[in-house]
Amino acid sequence: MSTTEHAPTVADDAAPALAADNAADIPPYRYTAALADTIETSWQDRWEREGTFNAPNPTGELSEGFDRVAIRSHAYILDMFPYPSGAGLHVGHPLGYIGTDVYSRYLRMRGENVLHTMGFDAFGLPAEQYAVQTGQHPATTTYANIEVFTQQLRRLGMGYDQRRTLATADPGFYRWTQWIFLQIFNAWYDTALNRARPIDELIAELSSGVREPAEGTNTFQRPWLELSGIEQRQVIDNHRLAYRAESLVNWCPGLGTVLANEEVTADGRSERGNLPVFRKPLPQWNLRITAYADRLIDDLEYIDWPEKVRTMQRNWIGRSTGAHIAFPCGPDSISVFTTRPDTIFGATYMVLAPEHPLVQALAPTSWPDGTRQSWTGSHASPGLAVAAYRAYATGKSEQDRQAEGKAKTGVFTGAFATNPVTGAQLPVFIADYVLMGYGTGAIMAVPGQDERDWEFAERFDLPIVRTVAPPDGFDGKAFTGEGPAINSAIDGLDLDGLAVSDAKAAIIGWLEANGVGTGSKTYRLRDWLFSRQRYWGEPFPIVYDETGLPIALPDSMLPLELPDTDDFSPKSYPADAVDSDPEPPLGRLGDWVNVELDLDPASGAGARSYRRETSTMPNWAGSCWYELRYLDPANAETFVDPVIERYWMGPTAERPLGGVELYVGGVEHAVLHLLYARFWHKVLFDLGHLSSSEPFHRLVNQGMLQLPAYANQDHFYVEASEVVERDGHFFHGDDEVSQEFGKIGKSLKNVVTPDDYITRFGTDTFRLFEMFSGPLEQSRPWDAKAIVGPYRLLQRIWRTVVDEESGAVHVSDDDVPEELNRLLHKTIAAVREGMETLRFNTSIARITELNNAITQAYPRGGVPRALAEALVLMIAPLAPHAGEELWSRLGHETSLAWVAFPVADDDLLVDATIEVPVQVNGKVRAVIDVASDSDADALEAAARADSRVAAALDGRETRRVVAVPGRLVNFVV
RNA sequence: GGGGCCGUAGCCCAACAGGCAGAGGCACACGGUUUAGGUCCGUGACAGUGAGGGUUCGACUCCCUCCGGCCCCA
Repeated sequence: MSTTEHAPTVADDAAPALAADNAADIPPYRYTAALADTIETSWQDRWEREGTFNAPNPTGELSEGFDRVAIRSHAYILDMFPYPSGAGLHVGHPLGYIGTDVYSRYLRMRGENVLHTMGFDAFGLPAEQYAVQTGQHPATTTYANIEVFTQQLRRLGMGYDQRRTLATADPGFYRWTQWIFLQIFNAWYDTALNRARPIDELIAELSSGVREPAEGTNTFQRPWLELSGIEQRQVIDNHRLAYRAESLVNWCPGLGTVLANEEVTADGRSERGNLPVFRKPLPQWNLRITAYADRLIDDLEYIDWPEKVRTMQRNWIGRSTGAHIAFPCGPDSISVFTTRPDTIFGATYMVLAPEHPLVQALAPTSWPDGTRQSWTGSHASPGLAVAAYRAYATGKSEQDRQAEGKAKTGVFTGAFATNPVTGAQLPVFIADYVLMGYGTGAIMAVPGQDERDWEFAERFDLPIVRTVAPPDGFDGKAFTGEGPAINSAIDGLDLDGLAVSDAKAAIIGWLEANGVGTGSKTYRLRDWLFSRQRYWGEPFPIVYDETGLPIALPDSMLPLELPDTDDFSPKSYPADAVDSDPEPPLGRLGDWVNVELDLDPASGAGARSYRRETSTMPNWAGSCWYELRYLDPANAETFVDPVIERYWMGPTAERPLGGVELYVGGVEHAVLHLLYARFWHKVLFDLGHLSSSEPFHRLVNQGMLQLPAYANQDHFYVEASEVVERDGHFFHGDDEVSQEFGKIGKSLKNVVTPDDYITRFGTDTFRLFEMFSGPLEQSRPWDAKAIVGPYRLLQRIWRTVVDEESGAVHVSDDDVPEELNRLLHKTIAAVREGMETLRFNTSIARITELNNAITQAYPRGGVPRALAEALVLMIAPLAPHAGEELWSRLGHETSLAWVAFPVADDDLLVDATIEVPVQVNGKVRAVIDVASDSDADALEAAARADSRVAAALDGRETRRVVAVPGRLVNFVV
């Protein structure tokens, strides 16, 4: 039978290993999965027992052993910590974790004090939903899952400082999450100093009269000093970085909670659960992240992140520079906001939203002479036309009004406004494509540079003036791209030739100087909606008194523990229940909500009645600062000792704003988590708690593993592990199915866990395989068949040190031969390079190459010890258990984790002679051996002396000779 | 629709700052070991870099257009 059955399953992938293990004649001391398992368990025990990866702090509880590392430089390597979901880890999770572990182990061997640990993002919707599904308390399931994850991570051989692990749901952790929230609550943003300051300083300045309340914060129309106590509290509350506001929020009845804008998809559904979301006005907590918009953009310049992620953050914040400009119109003035003030010379008409309050006042009683019929909507007077159009527009939704490609409608108001720059008279229209809710509800229409304005101008036969020169060959209509300004000059103002951004700056300067406009920046970013009507989150350390205004709990009352209850499910509604209201689970706990507290015993005022906040914080809260708590996890006095924070995260020449040396995680957190965490970090920096102003200096996004998934003819996915391959076709039972590669997950039914592979091949093989198949940052298909490659590599390295028949170490004390020594040092240099650039695949390739050379030179043992030991040390960060075991068998009593990584001898990296290709007209004609330090003249002479080259040149005149020392010679004839 | 990333042997991937397209692995073929299969050891074949154009003495690498895949935004 030529039919081969191939099932792409774990069991099948493991077949070679099982066969090897089961075969009667395999040598007794071969490196097999069974041996690997013994070694791995034993070393994991020993590392744990000896605290091998404990990173001493410079001070405090974890400072034991710091003397030993005080002279070392130090590095803080961080992973995005996982949600401990019920499903456990799949093979995609560990990619980044293994990468940081290898890098951390390498850095430690290179001579640094390395902090690398792991914790759990334990609060939030995923954990709660899992708990609700299983009917168990979220704490029960969460901590059970954490235990599973911990065991899986241990089995992966992670070199974590286990003293530093944490879970955001631990009261000892969220005590400080609550404390940080109160720091934010008790702070305001001083726009003059461009930093957050304690709220007490604001109160003092207001009371002493040196400061007025910020614009928009005092709604009482009376000076601060004349306000009542309650009114003053409200004004203060309006300044806070954490504030309550009744605003349009995203209410998701199906989830029973409100969501941040970031958690709502473009088509108005919840990112988690894909349920409908409705805009609804509700009082909610917000964090004033918009105060930091400029710094969150500007500081991106100083951190080492993928350009892609920085661009995503910039776009999310969406800063645009524009101007408010006043257009006189009779006795009134129409204020417009535009992001393109540079195009004002091209403004040929104006448009107000139909609902704009000025519309009625502007419209004259009769049409001006010469008004075109098409502008009037066939109405007898402007008043009638406006009224009719307003009635028409009212019946349409915002989306309909904004829809692209829709024929533009509108009507002339009969009024004219004056372009404040050119003095031109501009007809004023109303049209539904301008919305009252955006900007000022009025625009200056510039058809030359705006597509919608162009359509409207064509429809109503309005003039079009280009003020930005399109590129040659541009045959479109409106031109919205970059180009030099044209047609934009009057006496005292000449924009012509300027690029858009320069033209903007120039016109804003002119507008401000002439008192007709002001430059302003706008942002897409909105304040962060921070409360959730859920159970499984941090309670707000906030109570309300009889005024309904919020009061912070004193520090002595933290943590405010999440009350225990069986009734933790959110009250959710049918997904389309628009008129429902959120009902937080904590609100049902009357005894907890209504309390008698003495918030300030020192005052002697005694206890009073309060009502607690019943919302909880969103699941992002803990991940906004967990990297700081790892530094000083047990500190009961403060969230992190400043000395310790400065040591691990403080600014340096390489990291001007400080932050962790390396942060690895998925690109899906490019906007939300990374933006929120930066925001909290900056608040804490402003308030003087941190020396670093950015949390994560270098960011790397690990790639995504794509696993085979199989769909049947009806396009339903079938369980990948049940699919069988026959003659190049795939079958699920008797049905032929088609193979594709996709993101690991339940929906594709292609989840594969690391545990199966570890059982079949061992952890070290699994680690090597994950690191070997490609660069850390690259997404790639997971082709499990290839895992035997790394397995064989470890067997061969093992055999280099250990005799498979006797189990004895069979290295020699011989010197390393010249050739092999050169190869060794070239390998060391290349392996280091790969480690430092996180391209572990190249390091592994070079180690393999070296071991192949060793195997050939010493087929029956006797490898010089120096060579064997260097080999073991180089593989150790990647395959730490095998590395430790071989190191130990080579006679070393202590762990190699702190042993110096091999150093390349530069003198051995260059060979005495090198091969250099000789080209004639770009085609290789010969390869010559020359001294490696030959200069261009020597190269050319040597090339000409070669008979093949001479024949190829054949007396022809060389027009040019390109000789690059160390590279090549090229004759151009 | 806008922006970004990526296309190199059958497959995963290398190739410093433009300089001989190949480091490593999988799969395959052949030879050795073996009673045999497997294991193990060794040897080998396979691409001209998605397509087209440009710059250059020389392009996987830089520029332009197109095709295909993925991601982000709308």
